[in-house]
Amino acid sequence: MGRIVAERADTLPGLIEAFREHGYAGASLSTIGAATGLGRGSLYHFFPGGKREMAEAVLADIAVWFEASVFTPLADAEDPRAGIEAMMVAIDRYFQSGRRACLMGAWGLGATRDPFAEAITGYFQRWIAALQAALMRGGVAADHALTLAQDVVGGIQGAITLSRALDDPGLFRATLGRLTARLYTALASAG
Amino acid sequence: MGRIVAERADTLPGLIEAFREHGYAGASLSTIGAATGLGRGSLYHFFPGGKREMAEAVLADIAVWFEASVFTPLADAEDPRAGIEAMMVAIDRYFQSGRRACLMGAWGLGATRDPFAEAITGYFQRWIAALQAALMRGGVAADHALTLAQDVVGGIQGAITLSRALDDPGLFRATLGRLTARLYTALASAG
DNA sequence: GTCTATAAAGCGATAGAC
DNA sequence: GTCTATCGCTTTATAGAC
Repeated sequence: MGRIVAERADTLPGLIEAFREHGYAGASLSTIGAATGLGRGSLYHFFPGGKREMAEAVLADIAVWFEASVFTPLADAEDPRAGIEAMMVAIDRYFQSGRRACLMGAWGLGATRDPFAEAITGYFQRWIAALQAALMRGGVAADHALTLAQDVVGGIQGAITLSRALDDPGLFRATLGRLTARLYTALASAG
Repeated sequence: MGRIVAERADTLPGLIEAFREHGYAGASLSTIGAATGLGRGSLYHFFPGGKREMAEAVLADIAVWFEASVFTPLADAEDPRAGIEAMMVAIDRYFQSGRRACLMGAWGLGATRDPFAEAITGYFQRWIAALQAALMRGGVAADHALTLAQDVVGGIQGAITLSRALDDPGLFRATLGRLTARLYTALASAG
């Protein structure tokens, strides 16, 4: 993993993999070194603040990716259905049909949340807000759009949890399909 | 926490708290000692297998509690609605309206899953099966009852994730209410 | 920019007194 | 049954060679 390293950004895929799989406390510098293909020297050269700074970089990178690949398209799409469809395709790929955990969700569950609360809270707030906005542009009332957005974002998180716990990627994809259908139904009865 | 300790079982609340809050890797023996009020000597007296055995005891304890307090009532209740109502009340109390993470769900998301896969998988399988059985007894078709049970158990997990990440217990309770309504609707249109 | 060597602290686990 | 002391190992982080 991450063999080709020339600059700081090249370490991020390995860092994300290590942190997502082992958690913040469980990801040791040895683990991280193996995942990135880098020694302690290089890691501390790129991240003088150590493990903590590596984690912050990972959270920032995830936020940037979701902003560009999910939230913005969702909020900007002329047709809300197209934005939702794009979101679902991106989500299925990103989480590898539920085989990959959501680092933001997982870290929010325990004590790791505290030092990174702002990044984690912001991630879910933006996601829900972007989805709510898309639904409202499709004619869904604000309060209904909000609860629906919460149900869908929460439903995706739950589907990851269940799909990983049961080792059943099919469950994730099927759940994604049902959530999409709920959104389309709401749009159809509103527009 | 856990000041009164006379036998092994008395350590479990403290152990659960420590493991849920810090994860398996993040819960050190110092953490666990503080949470249980016990020194290393006592902990190793009760759990000769060390941290690993403590974790297994915690998972077994959770499984027993859910079996007695949620799965069995759900599967046995004459009126499926009563069983579902009892489940939701128990769940809201147990997870403290989403302030408490689900240890099974959280551990299933990362590498901690591997050594404890059987316990984690079994927990969710039993929960889903019990809920599906209750719905089927209420006249819901098997396949619909299964996806509905998956949606609800997953929805609860997602609501915990979201509610903790956003620090909003109200979101958990509201989501629980909507999930209950979905189950009642399915029962109404089936029975 | 990458490495190895090393420091200082914390880890899980054990032994033995009481 | 509970404690303290301690072992051996791993941890994060630093220093300095290249």
